[in-house]
Amino acid sequence: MPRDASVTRAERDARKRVEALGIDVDAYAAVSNIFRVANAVRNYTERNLLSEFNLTFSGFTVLWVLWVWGPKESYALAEESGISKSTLTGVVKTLERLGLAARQPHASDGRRVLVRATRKGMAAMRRIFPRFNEIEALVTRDLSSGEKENLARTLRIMLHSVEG
Amino acid sequence: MPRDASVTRAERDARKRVEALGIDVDAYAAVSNIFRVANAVRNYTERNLLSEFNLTFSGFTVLWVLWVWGPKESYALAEESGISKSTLTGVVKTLERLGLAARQPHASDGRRVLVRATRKGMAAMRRIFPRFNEIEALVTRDLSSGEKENLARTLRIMLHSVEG
DNA sequence: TTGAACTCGTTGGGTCCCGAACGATAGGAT
DNA sequence: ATCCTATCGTTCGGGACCCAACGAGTTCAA
Repeated sequence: MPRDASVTRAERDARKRVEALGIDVDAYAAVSNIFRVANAVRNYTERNLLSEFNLTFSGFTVLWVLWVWGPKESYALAEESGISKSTLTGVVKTLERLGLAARQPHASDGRRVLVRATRKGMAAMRRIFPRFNEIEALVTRDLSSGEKENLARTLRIMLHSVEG
Repeated sequence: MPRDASVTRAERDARKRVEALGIDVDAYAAVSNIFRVANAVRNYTERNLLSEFNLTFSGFTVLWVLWVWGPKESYALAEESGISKSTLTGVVKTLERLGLAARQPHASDGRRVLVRATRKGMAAMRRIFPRFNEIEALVTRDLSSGEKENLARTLRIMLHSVEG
């Protein structure tokens, strides 16, 4: 299967429209394609994998963090999952309803809450993650190993620029 | 300013946790960083630009499509904006309330609706887009021109793999 | 020409998402 | 002991988001 990296029709039209404005077209092309790919992969994963477990992508992300890092306090869990703490409250509520996560009060500080994955949650992640990685492999199947590494490296540089 | 492409702590921890499972780590690193960057740029843009116009990122995206392509039918507009048609109904409703977009019935087919940007919507985009492009330039400021082109090309290949 | 099959956009139900405001707790200062 | 302030997690209000189901409109064959 030949690799297709042709510029999409949408990109061509957009360029024509904005070229008159003195726009940085390279930056536009790079960033807009990041959004496109992120959306596509998210939707694909929700439809073809997470729906089997009644999980949304956010629920999956939070549970994944708990699986990798072990029990975490709410603020840190939200931070690591890339969502606000108010959103986290709802997501954890959903995970609790599914029996995949549980809340426990902090030993000494009455304000804090520790969130952990349940045994069932851990078992679910052990089944889900390899299949999620299959999707990651699928969407990068036409990239060489060097291209994948380059991509990750480039994105880390961008992350540093926007979060700094 | 030196470029920082170091692997984050989160990535290191995640690798340790999943390496035993025979995972494709390159694919994981590439895809997970796409999500990270997309989230970061989206949030940054909403906070530092779109909030001035009472626009969400979705509203901005839809209005942008209308600005570039001209009036479009709902289904095509949703497709191009990367959201479902039911979501589009709500987003367009919000844009109408802001006076930035308008609906008009199709000339011959009573089922269809044509959505267009209003004069005010067009004017808003002329002000917003250059500033959005500044953000795109900001987040790619530490990449060379060749790296930006490579990034876009690589992402187009991925898009083809996941959408094919 | 009437009715079945299809195609649009919308609605309904549930979750996610954020910022702002809130209540409870903690911890230091007086 | 009692403030004062800071820090937690939650709630609230409004919007975004999806899927499934719906209703209005179109098309075409019997």
